[in-house]
Amino acid sequence: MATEETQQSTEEKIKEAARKVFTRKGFAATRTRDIAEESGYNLALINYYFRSKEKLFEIVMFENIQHFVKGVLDIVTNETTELESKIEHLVQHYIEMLIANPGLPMFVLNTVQSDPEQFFKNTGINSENRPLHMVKQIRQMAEDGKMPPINPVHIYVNMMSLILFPFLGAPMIKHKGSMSDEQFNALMRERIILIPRWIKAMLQNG
Amino acid sequence: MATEETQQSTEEKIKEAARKVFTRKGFAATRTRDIAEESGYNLALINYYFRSKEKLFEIVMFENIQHFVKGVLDIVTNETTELESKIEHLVQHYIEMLIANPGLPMFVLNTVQSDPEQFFKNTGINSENRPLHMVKQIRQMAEDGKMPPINPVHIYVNMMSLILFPFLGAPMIKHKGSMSDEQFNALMRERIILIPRWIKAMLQNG
DNA sequence: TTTTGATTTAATCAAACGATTAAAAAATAT
DNA sequence: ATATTTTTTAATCGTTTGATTAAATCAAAA
Repeated sequence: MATEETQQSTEEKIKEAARKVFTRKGFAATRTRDIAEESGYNLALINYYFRSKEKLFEIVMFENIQHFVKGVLDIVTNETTELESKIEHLVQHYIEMLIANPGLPMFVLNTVQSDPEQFFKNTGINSENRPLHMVKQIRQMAEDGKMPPINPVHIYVNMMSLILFPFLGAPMIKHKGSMSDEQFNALMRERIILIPRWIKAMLQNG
Repeated sequence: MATEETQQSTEEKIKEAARKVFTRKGFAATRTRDIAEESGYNLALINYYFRSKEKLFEIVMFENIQHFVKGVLDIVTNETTELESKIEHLVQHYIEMLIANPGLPMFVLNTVQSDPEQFFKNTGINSENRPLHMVKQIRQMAEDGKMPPINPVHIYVNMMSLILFPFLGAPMIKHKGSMSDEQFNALMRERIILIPRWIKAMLQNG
């Protein structure tokens, strides 16, 4: 049986091409022929490895989601670290990952929007039942009166907003500020230090 | 000539149906037959009024963008109001508008991503040449040392992040918090008062 | 009533697209 | 060298989909 490695390699190449095109254009606008072209292989081979466009998409989607939440859980569930440290790690991890995969947030949002039930089913987001220590910590702060009397959900939402939105609005931000990709990435890296400060300011002064 | 009002009315109904479906499923995943069904009219009539799917989409897109930036410019360019007041007005205006049109941000982002040049061309975003007084005001604060020495762009990005992202992530937020639409909207309304506070905290303590 | 325009019905076209197939060719292993 | 597996080529099928057409129906105006 020829080339176990080569088999995996081309399969992986096709998946990688599919990931690129799906992420850029979405499921409906992506033609299997686009994936073939992007991968360098031809149309027939794509159905040789994956049975259909849907199957291929599901695989790519699943891996994208895994990638999107991977690492985050390790940080958020850690029972030993301080809240402040968790926030710093989370921001750093997320922003570095997003600079490497700028299209990921848009892909995830579009996927969950186009079919929410399927999304929450296919992705083991709920099956991960490790207790979210970070949630406890923020709730504790609220109970101790160490933060403004607001719904703690706002804090998570704000963290996600400040981290994720710039990558969703990247085309507009770049255009308005006439930024190159490098300048944009530099701006995002600045936020690794700034966002934790902002969150802290919210918790104290908000 | 029969029913000038009815003519405009059905044309408007079709556009409204198109807006709904395009906003929910995006351009590629939307079939003209879907629009027909949603509008209550039939397929032939859609091409009777609008020549093609593309034309209809361009009209809807243009109106959506107009709606998205309408009102904002009036606030941002106002030469008489204080910065603090501008922020409060902007947040209030945006959140109320987004509660009424929750799908708008996703539509805009997808549109600009799928064809950035076309987007910035078709939408008169640049042609609006009224000086952005708000930008001046923030730049002034930075020059006067009244805010932390950071790139003022972060401030706009943060405002937009805190306002827009929750509507982009609405399906996830609702799902994670098991919220109804009403509960979600209530949470968003809380942010009308909170976001200006948070921004102020950033400007002082960040 | 007649006329005119709006809307429906039904059928059809052409192109795009996902999918499949068989056979040839290329690459790799034995 | 032979066998086996991978990849290409090329053709084709069936369906979906955007678009168009002609004729029928309906509503309202003149």
